[in-house]
Amino acid sequence: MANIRDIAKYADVSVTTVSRVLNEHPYVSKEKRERVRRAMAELGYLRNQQALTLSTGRTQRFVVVLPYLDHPYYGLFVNGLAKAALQRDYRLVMWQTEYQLDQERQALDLLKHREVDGAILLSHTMTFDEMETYRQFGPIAVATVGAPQTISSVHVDHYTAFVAGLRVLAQAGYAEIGIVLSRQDSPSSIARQQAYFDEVELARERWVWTGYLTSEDGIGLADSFLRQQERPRALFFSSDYVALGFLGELRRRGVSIPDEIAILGFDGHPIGQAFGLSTMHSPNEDIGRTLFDVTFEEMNGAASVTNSLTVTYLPGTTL
Amino acid sequence: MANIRDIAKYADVSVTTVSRVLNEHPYVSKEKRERVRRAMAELGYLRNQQALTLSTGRTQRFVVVLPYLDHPYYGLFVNGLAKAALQRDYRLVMWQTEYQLDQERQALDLLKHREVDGAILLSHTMTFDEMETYRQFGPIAVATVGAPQTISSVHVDHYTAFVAGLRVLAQAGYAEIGIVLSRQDSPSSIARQQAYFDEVELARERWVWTGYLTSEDGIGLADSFLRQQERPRALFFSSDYVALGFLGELRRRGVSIPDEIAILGFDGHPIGQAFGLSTMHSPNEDIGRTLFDVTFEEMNGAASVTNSLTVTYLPGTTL
DNA sequence: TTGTATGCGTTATCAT
DNA sequence: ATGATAACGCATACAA
Repeated sequence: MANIRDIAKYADVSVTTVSRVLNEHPYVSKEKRERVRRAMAELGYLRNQQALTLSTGRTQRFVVVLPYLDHPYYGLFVNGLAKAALQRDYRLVMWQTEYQLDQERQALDLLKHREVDGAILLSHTMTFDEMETYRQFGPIAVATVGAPQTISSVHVDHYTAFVAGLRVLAQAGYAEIGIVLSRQDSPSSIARQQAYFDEVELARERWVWTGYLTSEDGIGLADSFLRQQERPRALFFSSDYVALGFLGELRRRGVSIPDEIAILGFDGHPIGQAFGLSTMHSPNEDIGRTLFDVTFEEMNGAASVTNSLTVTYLPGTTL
Repeated sequence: MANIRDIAKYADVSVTTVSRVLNEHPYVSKEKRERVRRAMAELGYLRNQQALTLSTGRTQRFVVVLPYLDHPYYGLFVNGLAKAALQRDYRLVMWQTEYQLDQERQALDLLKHREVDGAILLSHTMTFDEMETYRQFGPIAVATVGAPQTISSVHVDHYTAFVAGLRVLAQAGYAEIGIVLSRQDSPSSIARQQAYFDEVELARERWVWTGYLTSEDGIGLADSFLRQQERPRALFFSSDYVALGFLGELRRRGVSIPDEIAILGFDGHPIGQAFGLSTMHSPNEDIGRTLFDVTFEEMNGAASVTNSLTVTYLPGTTL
């Protein structure tokens, strides 16, 4: 485990010279550079990243916070993040919160303790006020709407996006519309409900389903939905996966789609295509990539930014 | 950004004493302990993890290597890993290889440069011989079969697992069986083909489809499959997602399942349920958890181990 | 062009 | 019970 000092001794130069060769600085004679190179090769030198990190104060790492690592909803975000990180020679420390506030805090504590250079939150339970108390320890970026000045944000505005989806449904001739959302009180769910009641004339409280996160939840919804007396003619889901679970279960029971019930998803996840799911496509991979870039640049002194992206309709056969 | 020396000065003790308080060592008088505690509170002390890491030589991090972060196949593995890591206060650095050998090498270079304590490979292109050259830098664990003594392995033996699936098909009365695999030359694909030709009497070269990774690939298969003259009566997929894409597309085209073609998946991914997919369930979350534990313990001096888990049939309506 | 000395923040060793 | 000091492995200001 040769270190920089061993190399210096072996090559009969100073550690500074070795460091210069290592970092490709100018002002090193060709001959010494060669000697150092040879010494490194012969002693099997490997630079110790931790020492570098302590010395420079940079970790080359960001922490990425999300509820579940295996939830398909976050897949494309993470993919975009990973691609951008690779380009900059950065590492991603993934942190799964399971929607626990204290897990979010632990993740941001990495920032405090200089274990990472920045934090990217794809979802959060914490208030922005609390989040701002961490801001002094490094750049923070979120994929949600409503962030304050100091915190960067790259997101789809779920109010606008939901309005867009509801209009697609209206233009397709559906007036009685229900919506299926994830967590009840999340900011995005609140925005979506707001859009629903603002936009849909026949909107009804009992046509709002909340607490649907997974495809299993979608399967479960089928039952209670079919039992309901007065049903909407179309359902707008906030997630393709929930929509797919619902769609699969309904088809299995022989319910005709969209004749008996129309379905619109949200995400544009590839698997939806196989089943002809009509959906609103959200540019999640772009968001991931941009989130990384924004955080990276903020670390280098740039100001925080807010970046709002839009969704587009991806036709299928379920409307 | 107060450090341990500032605290020492403020509390009028030595840095050693501060360090002792920090690490809850004995032999510190109650009074000094109190003074140090107060100093830390008043100066807002935060321990610098990088310095600790350089000093102790432990990073508290493992790198997790996999082809795609957003591929649902790896979701449950990663979930198990994350849960185990949380318990031990470890971080996971995720590394996406996109099946590039040089990306695998970069990931293992983290081990060389002391950026992580160990490496967990959910998939790999590299030979075990090359992998062993990294072993001296830290524990390595893989989720694949065939690892040498020095490298830990927690896996499903895909030969045995495939035989099990083929027998399920046989017992359900299917004799003409085809298989749909992922990458052509991966060790698991080779094992699966071996199982197929060993176990199925009517096995045929042209009933082996390779290169199918995603649900889109499954959709794409439908077309070429239906065009084929002589078709098998059942298809065994090495991935639920490919199976689902195929299933969805066939149903969309009005093909009756399992009457015209029976389908058996592999994984037991929750979304499969919604569409009644019959599948072989693989204990991937357990594997993830165990992979972490094994790596962790090996780091603490334990020997490398090999752990083979089995799959079980999860009935659906597609057989 | 090169080298000396110091700092980064912690833990570990060895006295006392 | 407490403290002075070395060690971890690098980068860098400053001097020459």
